Amino acid sequence: MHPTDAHAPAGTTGRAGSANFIAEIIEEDLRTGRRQTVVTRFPPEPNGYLHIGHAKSIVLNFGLARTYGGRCHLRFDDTNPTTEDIEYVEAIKRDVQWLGYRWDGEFYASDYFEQLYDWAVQLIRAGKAYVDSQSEEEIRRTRGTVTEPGIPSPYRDRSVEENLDLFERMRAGEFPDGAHVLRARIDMASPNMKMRDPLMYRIRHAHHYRRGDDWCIYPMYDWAHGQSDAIEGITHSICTLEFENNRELYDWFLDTLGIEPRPYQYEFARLNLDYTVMSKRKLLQLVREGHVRGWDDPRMPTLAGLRRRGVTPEAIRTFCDMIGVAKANSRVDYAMLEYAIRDDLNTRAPRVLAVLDPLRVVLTNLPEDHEETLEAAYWPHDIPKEGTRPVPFGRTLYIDRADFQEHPPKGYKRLAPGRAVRLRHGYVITCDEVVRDADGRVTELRCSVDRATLGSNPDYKVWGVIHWVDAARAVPAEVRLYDRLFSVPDPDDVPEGRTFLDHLNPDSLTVAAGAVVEPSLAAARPGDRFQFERLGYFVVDEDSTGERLVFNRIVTLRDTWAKKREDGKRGDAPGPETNREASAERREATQAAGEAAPAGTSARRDPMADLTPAQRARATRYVDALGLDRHDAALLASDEALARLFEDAVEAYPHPRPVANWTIHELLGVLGGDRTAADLPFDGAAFGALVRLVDEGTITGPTGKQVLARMAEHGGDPRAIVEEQNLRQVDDDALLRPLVEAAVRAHPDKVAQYRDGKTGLLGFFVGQVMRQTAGKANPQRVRALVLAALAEA
RNA sequence: UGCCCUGUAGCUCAAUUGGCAGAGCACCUGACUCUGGAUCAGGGGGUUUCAGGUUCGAAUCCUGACAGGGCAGCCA
Repeated sequence: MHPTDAHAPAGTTGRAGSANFIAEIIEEDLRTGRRQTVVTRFPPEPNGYLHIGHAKSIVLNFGLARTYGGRCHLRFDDTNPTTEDIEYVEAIKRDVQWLGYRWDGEFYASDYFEQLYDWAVQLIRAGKAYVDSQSEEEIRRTRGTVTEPGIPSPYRDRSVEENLDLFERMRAGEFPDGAHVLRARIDMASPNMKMRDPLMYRIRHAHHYRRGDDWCIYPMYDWAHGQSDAIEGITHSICTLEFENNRELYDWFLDTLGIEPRPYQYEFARLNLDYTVMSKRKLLQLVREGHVRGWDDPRMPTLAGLRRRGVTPEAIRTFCDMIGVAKANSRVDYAMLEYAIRDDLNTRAPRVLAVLDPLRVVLTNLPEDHEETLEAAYWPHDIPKEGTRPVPFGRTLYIDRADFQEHPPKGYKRLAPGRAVRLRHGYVITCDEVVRDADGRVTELRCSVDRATLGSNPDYKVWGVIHWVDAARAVPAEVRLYDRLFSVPDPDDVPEGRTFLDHLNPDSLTVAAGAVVEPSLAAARPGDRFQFERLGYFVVDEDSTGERLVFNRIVTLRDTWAKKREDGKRGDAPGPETNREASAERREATQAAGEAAPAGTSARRDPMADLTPAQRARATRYVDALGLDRHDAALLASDEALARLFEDAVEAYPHPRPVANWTIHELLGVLGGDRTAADLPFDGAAFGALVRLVDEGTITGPTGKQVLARMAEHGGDPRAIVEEQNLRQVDDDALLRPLVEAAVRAHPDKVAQYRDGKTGLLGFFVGQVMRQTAGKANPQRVRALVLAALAEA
């Protein structure tokens, strides 16, 4: 899938574990046979250009398919004729290819309109969808709010025949836009707004860029997407976090249609990058309002922009692998992207000399007509590549103005009056005289060159190395220097009444119009990348003409000197100390907030406050008669099925405290939210028996959990399971001691660390033995034995 | 305010599913250097949001609080 194999599969890490939670799910699906293959898809809507956030999704989807030997489709989610265009389809295809991926099939949601229509009819016949004739306004109003349920439409109970007839006529074009919609018939009171009878079709008498005027009803995203996935045999449908609430609807459509096998949706956090915006709407606005030169402006986070900026697809892929895939909203440090870019370019961009802001240097001890050709290596010593080019050297040179300071600050390692520096690939020169114009501006430096310093150092101090270009044969060039488009890390974070545009960085583009480059660059072609030594990486822009070379700065070199100066200027630099203070402060602040609450209402509120009278009576009985803690009592009493199971368990094993503990801390854990105690394939008596086994020491706690997990799965009697599988606790020291000693012997390094005070290692050794006995060893005994063994060894 | 999701180093993520809290980036120091680059060696940085609980043992399980994000388009 990748042209180069240097790129590791999506998020491959050094460790044995999976790269990310989605890869983990896929591996599990493959391992259990739930799935035999992996089919993913990248589903852009052709209404804008792809940006680096999409790159994350592309790398993920294509990478997963590649890693697990599956396929990845490119599917255009083109269900909205009013915003989509063929221009975008082509741009998207170009960008995906440029990134280095080839799709296993090109698909369009608009090709599925017939099938989608048939399925909609199926839902209508099943009474699961209806034509609503309310106005847009009415529909919005009756949807309710996040805190109030919606109101059913008066058209909700139309007959199947009427719905069928209306829907058919909607398709036939009998109605104007907005006259009717088709809605799924689900639940207007659902706490999930997405489930309140969502729209499936709207009427739009609009020309579709692919289907022309074939249709005047168009499917909504939720209706089209999952079914498109199903049609293509997608196994894992990966999207971003804002679709989490849509998953319930995704599932509902597929399940009520009865499509099998069906795809499943998983969500990950979209990429946010410091100092830029990532929404298509905002990028479009930047282009339309002329804040940038176009979709491919090198300051744009679009793939087209990054490409024109000179960033390589390899760097973007590396970056995407670096940032990982998770579910926490986050924003990535710009330095991470820069690192990926430099890391890639370091080994592929030849080094050349260029001067952005020329300052003339005359070498006074050379004859007027001096001409010489130096041989300069394209690559530094640590890059295993060969190649040199001739570099002319004469009496007059240009150096960068920034490389000379009349009053050099401490630590400055470049040219200054009386100081000597080396010209990269050339001689050492010493500054003898500074020439200025009437305004006092430095116009020229008069220096002397030491002809004995070509391959060797003189016996006087050389302060540094600077880049230069021979004036006589310099090639003029325009160099565009790009900086972050916005001046703050999160441009979307704006105060009332302002917009992200207020954060535009006015200096995001500066042009060095009078730059000069060495003559070897005269033949450079658009797309060629170079490192201008000491300045950064640059690419020849397509604006270059035969007369005039134009370069874009891709990224600067890492510059520790500039960084130091920057910090110095800020005075008290925010070192690690202040960072620590800041986080400590934040911690205290939240803590204070947390502590302030109980004084008011919530935290110190009586745990029984929310219970019904009947529940409260039960909870009180648990406290009074069984001696339970109020919190525990309230928790048990609040759930009918749980309370019944608990009481039955206490009947079987009349020790309320441990039974309550196991009910709350272990049973609730295996139930995990959607199941209730009533769904369990075992009763309270069996559960009580299990608690007895643990409490009386027949089996260990960890074993108890294993048995519980098994019971939750298949039911059964705990005593029988224990006997069948021989799970009794092992607390015979004679059996345990050899295991403990073996564990200690096997890890002499850990023993040493333990001695040095790393006491957490005690758990490591206990864990070793516990694992070896599959959890059957008595942990207290093991612990004691480990302690003894460690003391001896 | 209802529902859903998420809180681990400055940033992005790991942690063999209850047993050593780690990596990359960033930062600092040193070495090397004809790029203030690269490379190499080392270093600092953590109350795993907080408070309780269960457990021999909790980042991981339970309860509660707090913080951030998402959902009320005939957009996707």
